Amino acid sequence: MTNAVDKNDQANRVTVRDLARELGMSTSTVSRAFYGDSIIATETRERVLQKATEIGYQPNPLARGLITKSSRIVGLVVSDITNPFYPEVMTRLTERLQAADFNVMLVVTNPSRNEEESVRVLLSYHPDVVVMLATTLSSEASAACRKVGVPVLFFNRVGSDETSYAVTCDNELGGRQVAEYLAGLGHECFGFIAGRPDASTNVDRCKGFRDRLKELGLSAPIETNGTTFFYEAGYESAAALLKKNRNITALFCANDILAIGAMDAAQRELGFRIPNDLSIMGFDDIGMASWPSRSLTTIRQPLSEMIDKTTELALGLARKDGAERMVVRLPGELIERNTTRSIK
Amino acid sequence: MTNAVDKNDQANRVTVRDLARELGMSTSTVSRAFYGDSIIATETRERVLQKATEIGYQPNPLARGLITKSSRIVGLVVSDITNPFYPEVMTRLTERLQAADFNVMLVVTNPSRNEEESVRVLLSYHPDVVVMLATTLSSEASAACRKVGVPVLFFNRVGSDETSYAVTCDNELGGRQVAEYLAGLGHECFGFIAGRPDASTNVDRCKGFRDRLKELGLSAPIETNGTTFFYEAGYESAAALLKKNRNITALFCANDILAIGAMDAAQRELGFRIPNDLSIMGFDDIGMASWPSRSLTTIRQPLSEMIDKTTELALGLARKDGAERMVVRLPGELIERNTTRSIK
DNA sequence: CTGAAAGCGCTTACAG
DNA sequence: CTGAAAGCGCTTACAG
Repeated sequence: MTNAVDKNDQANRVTVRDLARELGMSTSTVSRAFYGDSIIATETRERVLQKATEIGYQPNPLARGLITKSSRIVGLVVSDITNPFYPEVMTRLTERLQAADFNVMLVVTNPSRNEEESVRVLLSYHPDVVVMLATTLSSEASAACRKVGVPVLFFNRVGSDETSYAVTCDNELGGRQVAEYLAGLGHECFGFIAGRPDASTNVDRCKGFRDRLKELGLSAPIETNGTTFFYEAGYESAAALLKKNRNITALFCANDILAIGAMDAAQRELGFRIPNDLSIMGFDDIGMASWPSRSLTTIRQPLSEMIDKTTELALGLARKDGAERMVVRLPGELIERNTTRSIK
Repeated sequence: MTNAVDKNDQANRVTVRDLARELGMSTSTVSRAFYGDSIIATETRERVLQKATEIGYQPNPLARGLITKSSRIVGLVVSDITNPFYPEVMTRLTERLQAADFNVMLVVTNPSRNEEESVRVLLSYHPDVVVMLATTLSSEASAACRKVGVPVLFFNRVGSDETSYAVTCDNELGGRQVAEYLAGLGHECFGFIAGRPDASTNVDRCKGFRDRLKELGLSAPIETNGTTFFYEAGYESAAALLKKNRNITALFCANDILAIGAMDAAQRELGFRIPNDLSIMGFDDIGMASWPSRSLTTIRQPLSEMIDKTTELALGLARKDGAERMVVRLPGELIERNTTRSIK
């Protein structure tokens, strides 16, 4: 007999009505107990909350969202997952958002598939805000969000449009830091291994590097064209570049994965010892960069601060705090390890 | 004037009512057009669907879910994200689910934090099914799901309870394959680097390895205790194990990341050349395993088949196809690379 | 401070 | 095959 009920648990979730009945109150009052700022007697609220946990009541956010127009969902749009930097960002950000009682709806886009389609279904859930973790995402996706009034927050990429928010490492400054450092070690002939050419991270890091070298009166880096941010791309680009330009003594790669690919290429394809025959630097400071077998000199992205800021901004946007469009650029830190050396 | 409307887009999303009015139909009819199996004139359906795309109408899944008790949300619970195997599973699975018009709600649990809390808020969205990607998750989380009638599907882990589903690589068989292969190469003294001792992947891989060695009349592997599946754990366990047991010639590690840590330890802490002084094997076949600098012999998990099966099962469970509890175990494949060699 | 009523955007018996 | 009505689980003016 009790079984009949148990079997149907799904259907029999406890609702406001149940809770109200138990307490002999109206559903209005019960509902109010769950909003910190609503007018209700303290004692009443306590009774409600207490009974709620007792019988396992939890407001249904779907029903709630229908009225309040706030789903407490944040959409997370992700693409380049082969870079270990992103899974880490994803999980840390998700944890923070969860702690603030938001839930993350994950969308994986794929250049080969229809991005807009994915975003369209995300939007049907009316997320309060969407954060884009995808360096390479077309701006149509963010246009679609804006069209239905959902604010967009870019992580590690500056949106091209005028109405979105971004938090990013100061990539251009990072490029400059690299130039400064390598020049300080006495290098004079530089290479740059590019990632995706249309990614703002790639463009900005390269620009800072190039600009600072110029300011220092050094010759411009020899640059590869760049295709992706994958290990394989780093390996192949570096092999080709180094074979053609034997005089390069310092290689800056658009990110750590590329740099690790480049390390392997330099060692295996050209027989270089690192850092004796070649200095290599990356960008990100992913976990692997500090493994003893890599020990990669790199620019560390200020991940914690970036996550903090993103969480803060996302929550603000969800609350519709009408902040102005803003771009937060946080400086990175040069981490010196064992893939670079002075040649003075 | 039009501006006033534009500014409020969020509030003015187009609803069934709008669409019905445009078409001069009832909302009932309009609604029916969106369900393939409902009784409606073909021509009517076409008119509705066409007009819908025209004015940009999309049924609100939140409102829909309130009635149908089906949110088209699948919860994805994730914990060990330092293993590159998981991000890949996550994204591929998410893509497949999206293609089937489901959306993924991501929950990141953390042993140090309250798992149940995270799952509780996930459940408040009434997911149709939750898949657990977390090898290490306590079974309380899945109990919480079952309590509210939400089916649970384990990926790469066999749930301990009687009412859940699982798809996993045949880990025990994998362990046996490793034993068979290493024995065939003439090895006689083995080590095993354990991961999280309570993870079923760890336990099963070790058991298969141990059992098969015994069957072959070889001595039992010398095992480490195991703590986590992190690189650092592999490095330290291997360093300690190899220093104490100089006669070990073949090392099986519970997964690839551990194996890569072990490789680094063997080379740096003991000056071993691999595979000359030591054969090393992992499990998973993550991307990094095929990098030239690693070229790790390993057991490849049948990822595509696992994802296929998981998608299929998840969709079935969401549809409440009353399948029996089932555990799908797919065999892995031994990938021979350059970290193992014959010592005959 | 509390309750009765209306309504969020949808779907689904129930009539016709 | 289509429409009017009720209702999913909640919140929020509006009275009191």
